[in-house]
Amino acid sequence: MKIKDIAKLAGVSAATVSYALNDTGRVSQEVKQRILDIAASNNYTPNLIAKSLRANRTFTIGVLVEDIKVLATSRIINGIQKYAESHGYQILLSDLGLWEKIDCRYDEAVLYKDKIQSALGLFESLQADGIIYIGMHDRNVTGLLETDKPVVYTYCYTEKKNDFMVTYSNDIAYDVTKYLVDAGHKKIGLISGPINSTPSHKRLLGYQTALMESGIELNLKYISVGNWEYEFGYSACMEFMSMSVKERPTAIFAMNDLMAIGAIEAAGKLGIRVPEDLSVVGFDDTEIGRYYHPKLTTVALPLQEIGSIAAKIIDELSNGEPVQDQEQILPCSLIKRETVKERK
Amino acid sequence: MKIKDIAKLAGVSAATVSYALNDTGRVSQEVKQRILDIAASNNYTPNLIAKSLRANRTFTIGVLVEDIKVLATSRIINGIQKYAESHGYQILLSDLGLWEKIDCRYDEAVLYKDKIQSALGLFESLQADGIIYIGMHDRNVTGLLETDKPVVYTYCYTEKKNDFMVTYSNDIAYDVTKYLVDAGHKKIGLISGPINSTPSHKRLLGYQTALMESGIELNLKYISVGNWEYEFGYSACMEFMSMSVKERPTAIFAMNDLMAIGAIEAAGKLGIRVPEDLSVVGFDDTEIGRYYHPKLTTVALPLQEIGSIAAKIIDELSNGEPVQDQEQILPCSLIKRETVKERK
DNA sequence: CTGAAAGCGCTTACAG
DNA sequence: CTGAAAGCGCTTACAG
Repeated sequence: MKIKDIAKLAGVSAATVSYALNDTGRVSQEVKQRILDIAASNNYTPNLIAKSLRANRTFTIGVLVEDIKVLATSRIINGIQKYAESHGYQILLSDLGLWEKIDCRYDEAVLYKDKIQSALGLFESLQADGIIYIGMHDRNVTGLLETDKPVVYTYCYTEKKNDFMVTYSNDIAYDVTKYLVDAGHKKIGLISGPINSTPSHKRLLGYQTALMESGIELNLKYISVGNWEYEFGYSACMEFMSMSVKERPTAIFAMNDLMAIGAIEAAGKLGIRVPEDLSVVGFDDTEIGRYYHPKLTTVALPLQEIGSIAAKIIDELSNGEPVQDQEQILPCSLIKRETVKERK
Repeated sequence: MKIKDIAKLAGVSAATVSYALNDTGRVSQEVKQRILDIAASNNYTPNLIAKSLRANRTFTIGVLVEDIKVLATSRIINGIQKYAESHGYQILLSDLGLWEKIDCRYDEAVLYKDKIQSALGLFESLQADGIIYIGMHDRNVTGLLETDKPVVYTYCYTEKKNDFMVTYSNDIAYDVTKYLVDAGHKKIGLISGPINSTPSHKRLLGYQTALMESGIELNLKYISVGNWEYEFGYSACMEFMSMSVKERPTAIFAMNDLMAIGAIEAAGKLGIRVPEDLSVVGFDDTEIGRYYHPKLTTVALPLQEIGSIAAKIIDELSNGEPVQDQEQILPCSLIKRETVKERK
């Protein structure tokens, strides 16, 4: 069933059918209704490929993800889908599967530039209206994608100021620390990610600022720099707890849920109760923390919004509309659950 | 840069350029090389939309997922990507986001049939070569998709025998039970999913068969029928452990990792050690189990293979090749970690 | 209000 | 070995 067939059945020209179907042009109500009826009863599906070729516009967004198995990625895609669905876009997906390949050695990602370029080439060939790149939070992707199409980077960092980028704010680290201080804690252990990681760095800054503003002196013994892994959280906590009771932290802020849970496990091993004797806050709002016992107090990232906004930017760019901000940084939120006890 | 431009630069016709680029037809080596060079140095990207229109073939697979946030979904997509990448296909993705919407009340999924049909319509308009549907394991999707395109259902059930379907086998439940018996256990608690769920039912059968073959009498007190949730695993284990020491299970097989961990937590609360006093096996091989302490012994599903095979079926169907099996059921594997202790 | 015609970028018999 | 031409299914000035 194509436009020509409908035209024949309706006794009009193909052009008129096109006008009626797209509600463009001026077709008499009567003829239009007749055409619509015929199309519906034959359940005509327009050939979007033909339409795209002619219109030089595909209403397609190429989504290039570093690894779809990372939960944050799924949530961002979900956000893109939400926007796409309600604005007539379709998602083209390509998964680089970098997770196992680079195994957190982000510097080795250069090795995969070829693979990225070829995925990008496919999107270009398919005439995608724009590209959304979904990274891993810890990743600097400056200059990674070479293309004339509009691209917006999400959940990663870029230093090129004319790239579009939407990500989350690490300022929440300040709020978390404040929250802990307000809950009566003065000795707050920080279990950090790698020191050369941008998010770690920013969160550390937030931690320091909050302490300073609260008149609490920074104690380097309370800062443990690790690698995002469960085991590190465990050993970091063990080390904190090896201090004298008077000296050791009464609260721990870990930069991801995995390390937070490692820390709680370590405390458990030592007979230190959470939250009665030790408060713990994680980061990421993962499933693990949600089902853990006690339920983990943590930080939720605005993942779905990141996806929706990225899609919106592509949409606006494709329509030649001005995009308000080159760089959008969305706030995180603190999810208060069971691992923080307020004290005086 | 289009074919015509290359033709002009090379001083040949568009047809010849097409022949050279596609390595079809008989073009002299010399001319071909010249054309290829020109294309490369101007980095020509073919317009796949135009090609698709002409060839009536898009090399595109529509992937319709019930919820992309379910980890199994990501892994299946990863498998599809692997196949797609190496066979020149591109993935079109549509996420229904059913997870929050139906919240395990699978019968309500009918309400979303409209949404499914409209996503499907988009795939048809985009001329996808075929559709892969990724369900949730517990779901009967018989007659869900109405389309002329080839569709293969994965990770869900369908009763229509002429639908394509690739999923995993629940026979592993038999092996798990055997494994526990061989480890010296005679009293094996089963924490099941909902009784009306197909996977639950099949796994229960495997459990019973293994017991029978081992000459162990089935004891209904050792079977607890639940709902896949953490809390249920917890309370089921509490109930098991409320039996006398002589009578209570020495091993528990839970039908997912979440309930397994709930059970372990309950045991911990009672001072019962895992695996010393109680062995536990989960199902799904999720992150949670991998990072738990002790590391959870569990069942891994062949998710990536499911994706690859589904893509392969679409490919074969599109090429008019015969597909060997209408229905493919792939085996799971037991991942032995730290929560089972062998005893005599 | 409606139609004839050109064209989007490619491929593919057909003829030479 | 190479080219002229038709056509994939649609849209869109242009003319009437």
